[in-house]
Amino acid sequence: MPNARDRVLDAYETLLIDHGGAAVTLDAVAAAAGVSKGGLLYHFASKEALSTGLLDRLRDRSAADAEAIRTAPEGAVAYYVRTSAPGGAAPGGLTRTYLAVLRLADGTAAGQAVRDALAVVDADGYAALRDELHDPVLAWLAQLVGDGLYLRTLTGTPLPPDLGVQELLERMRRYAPTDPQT
Amino acid sequence: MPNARDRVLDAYETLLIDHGGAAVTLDAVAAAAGVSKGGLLYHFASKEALSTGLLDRLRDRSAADAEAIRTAPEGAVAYYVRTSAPGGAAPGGLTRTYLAVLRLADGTAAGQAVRDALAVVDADGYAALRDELHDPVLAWLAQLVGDGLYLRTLTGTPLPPDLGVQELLERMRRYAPTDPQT
DNA sequence: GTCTATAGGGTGATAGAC
DNA sequence: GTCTATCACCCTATAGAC
Repeated sequence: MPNARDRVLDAYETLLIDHGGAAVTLDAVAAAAGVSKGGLLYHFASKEALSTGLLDRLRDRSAADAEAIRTAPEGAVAYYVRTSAPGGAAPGGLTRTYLAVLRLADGTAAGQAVRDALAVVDADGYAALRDELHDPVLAWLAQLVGDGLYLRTLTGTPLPPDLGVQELLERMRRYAPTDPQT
Repeated sequence: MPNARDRVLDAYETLLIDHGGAAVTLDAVAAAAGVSKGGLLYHFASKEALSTGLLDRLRDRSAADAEAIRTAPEGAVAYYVRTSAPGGAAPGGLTRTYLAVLRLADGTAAGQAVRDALAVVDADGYAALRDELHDPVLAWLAQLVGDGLYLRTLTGTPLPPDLGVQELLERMRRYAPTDPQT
């Protein structure tokens, strides 16, 4: 069983994804994590500290995921697109934390820290894709396709029955043969 | 000056985008719309009625935007990608309403109506793009690139200084020459 | 049609026991 | 380290005046 702090962050993530930012109360997070409200506030002194803790986790996981993109046996693009698509989010992986943090983004001053953290994830992913593709525009296109699937994951829209990630990757490979080596 | 009902929906949209779903209270919406709380509740009997009203507006604007995609002089793909990118959201257009509605999406039963409405927008856009491109996978790729830019718009991440929508469209045209006419 | 006043319930955070 | 009890605040929605 993970320590209490990680259990709290896991519960916070799950509540953000399943019930939305508005429904996330300290009571609900504490109950889902299996601690009392007082116990929760021992680990995170305020609701803002809770979101700051999630942003720290996001940055850690983004760095780890950038490494995973670079070393994926299936190739960087295939890994990025697959993990962005609905159903591709692994527990403990970046995607799940990212989806949770997206629910915190707004135009307020507090939201600025959230948007900064999301920008770091964006830059990490782009850099990892460009390392394999050696082509800035192509790397950006690949990232945007993945991000488009991310938006679908966020809204819960399933993939069309006749079109899947495989068709997408095949076509992308056709347009851009692997690794044009500068 | 638009009627009170539309002013309320405009204010609701703006608050959702600028301050997030959590900060949207009936008081705040009423104040931003220039009516009293009682006046607001005359037009929308509850907070749920307010979100239902925004979903109706989303569906109306999605149908209008699908027509705009089909008749855009710059071409369907260029129009879709341009209006999805940060800064491309026109006041009174689909994109702004879409961004607002995204803030309402969650996994709850109430969120199901939101996700259904977003799925309709997705289907409308895809159909309009496919009408021009005559190629399901290519149409989907173009939509996903636009949706990736949408995600950037949502998170407030600006476009990279050295890469812009123009570069993106040029490359996409190179990969897929316009209108392969069945 | 639009407003004020108010009821009733839930929320973040603190104090202090164990 | 974790808990219970409690406070002050804010929110939605209703009732009813104008």
